[in-house]
Amino acid sequence: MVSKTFINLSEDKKKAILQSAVQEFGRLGYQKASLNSIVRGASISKGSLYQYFQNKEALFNYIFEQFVLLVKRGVQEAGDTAALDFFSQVRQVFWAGIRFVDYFPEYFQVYLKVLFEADVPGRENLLAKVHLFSSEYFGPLCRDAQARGEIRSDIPVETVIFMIDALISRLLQGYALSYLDSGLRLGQRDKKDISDQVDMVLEVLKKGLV
Amino acid sequence: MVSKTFINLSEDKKKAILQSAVQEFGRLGYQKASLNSIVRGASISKGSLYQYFQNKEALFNYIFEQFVLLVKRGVQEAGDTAALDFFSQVRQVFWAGIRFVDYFPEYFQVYLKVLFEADVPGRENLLAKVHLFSSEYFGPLCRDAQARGEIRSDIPVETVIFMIDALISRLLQGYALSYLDSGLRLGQRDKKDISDQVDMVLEVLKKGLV
DNA sequence: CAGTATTATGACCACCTGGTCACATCTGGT
DNA sequence: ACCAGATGTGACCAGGTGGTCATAATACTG
Repeated sequence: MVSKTFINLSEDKKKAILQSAVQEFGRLGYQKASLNSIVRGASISKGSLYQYFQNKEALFNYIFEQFVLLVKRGVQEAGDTAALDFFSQVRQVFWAGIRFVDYFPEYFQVYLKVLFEADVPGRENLLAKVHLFSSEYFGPLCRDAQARGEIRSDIPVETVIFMIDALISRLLQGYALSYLDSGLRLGQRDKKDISDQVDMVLEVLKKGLV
Repeated sequence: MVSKTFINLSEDKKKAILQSAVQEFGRLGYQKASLNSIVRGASISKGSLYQYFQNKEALFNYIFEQFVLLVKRGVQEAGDTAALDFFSQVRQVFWAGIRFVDYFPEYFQVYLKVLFEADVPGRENLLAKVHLFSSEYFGPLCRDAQARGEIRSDIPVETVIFMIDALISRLLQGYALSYLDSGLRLGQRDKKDISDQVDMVLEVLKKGLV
């Protein structure tokens, strides 16, 4: 998938290539992204790129893997959550998401493009990696919370996860893309305001779920 | 924007052109959609297409206008809502959305593509037309509901609309695209099951907002 | 029917793509 | 210094794009 030659490259060179590729895929999505642009941005020859990755798809898959790893790391670095109640854990994941959008905006754009773009090879599998992680993460939390009586048990876990997913996704999308924030102006506010806004959303959700 | 020649065309011919264009834009998005494909699908010459529309952008704008009109009509045809409580009105809009996805799946795909595609000319304005309609529709409903004490007033209208928007959008997307339904399997269930699921989501939201 | 207006055609253009491959350059070991 | 392996290059290829325009065909009116 990724060649030995790429592994052997200097870290600077690897970084330059990945950065150029993430920018292009993040801006234009898979199909429209141009390898000619990527090699120009990375200051390498096109033949070299084909030595590092078998083809466009292989490069894209590598980028997406990096994305998934970064997401997982971001959530893990959010800290030990065992002592928190369910909604605080949800909140912490949201903030991990905001940090991700701040540090890796282009990787986030790659992900958004994959959501609805036709003809991304293996798209559903790619997204399943993110969404599986999401449900593997929230599933047990949700079940534990129901077992502890923290949230009601008459709403199925899948529905709870769906709602959390929908709200957090939209909050992150609204933070990254102002036209998706339904007037909340998330991307233009300081972190305190965002925090208040998220607390409000979670409070409504909590009140509905207790 | 759209020529007299196009207006003068037979309804069958107009329909064939629009259908071919919606399919192509809905599948590939603006940038990747090919006019060569569209004219092939519509059995017209490429020169003719340029007589009907100034360029690709003009054709796309016309398609998107049709989309917005169809959305508005769908919501209006949902029926007189004045006698319903707020959450029943929300529910009715959701079902208008489901009917839209059923009757016009490709127009819905066009919209989804525009959400995150770079370099769609006037993208934010296009989306603003949909989202403005949404907030113009829900805004007064929400304010009325707050005035009637049906929902709490300490949560700003924008936040309520945001949550409704996030949940309904995700439900519709999950209905249209199974990988987005967080395990609810909306697209594979009968309307009764979907109705139950939506009622559950709305009940949680209602409980959180009363 | 002739003239005019309207509609339709498709070859062509400059530009772009992902992928190929003959050739070139660099590095490390003997 | 020589050789093998590793790395790098960019012109080329077939295929595709949006847009143009000289020409052709059709429809309408007097």
